Amino acid sequence: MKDRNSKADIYNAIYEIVRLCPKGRVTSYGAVAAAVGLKSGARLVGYAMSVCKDIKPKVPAHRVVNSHGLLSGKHHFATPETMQLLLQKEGIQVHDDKVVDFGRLFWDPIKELDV
DNA sequence: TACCTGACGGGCC
DNA sequence: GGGCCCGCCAGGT
Repeated sequence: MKDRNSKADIYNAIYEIVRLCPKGRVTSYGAVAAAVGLKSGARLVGYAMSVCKDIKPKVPAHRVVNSHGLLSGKHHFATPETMQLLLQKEGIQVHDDKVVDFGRLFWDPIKELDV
C-alpha cells in the first residue's frame, strides 16, 4: 500500500482499507490516511467518505471515526442517527456520539495489514 | 488560474 | 486537561 498511488488509486485504497475493517471494530481517518501513504491526509479520507455513497460496493464509513472516537461524520449519513445505529448494530457501544472503549475497539490498518 | 472549503491530526500555549 | 493554530490533499466555485 506504499506504492506511488495515483490520486484515484488512493481513493480505492481508502475504500479497500475501510472495507477490511472487521465488524465490531472502528478505525480513524488518520490511520487510514497513513495506511495509504498520506501521513496527514486525514481530511482526504474524510472527503473520500463523503463520496463513498457513490462507491461500490458500499463502504462501512460508519466504522471510521476521528482520533477522539467521535462520530464526526454522522451528519453526512442519511440521518445523524444512522452512523450510531449501525455501530450499535455491530455490537459497538456508542454514547453521546462517541465510541465507548475506543482505545480497545480501535483497529489499526497499518498494524493489521503490516504495511 | 486562484481562493476557499472540508466526515482531521498533531503540536503548542 | 482544554482550546487554538498550522499543515495536509483534493475538489468545487
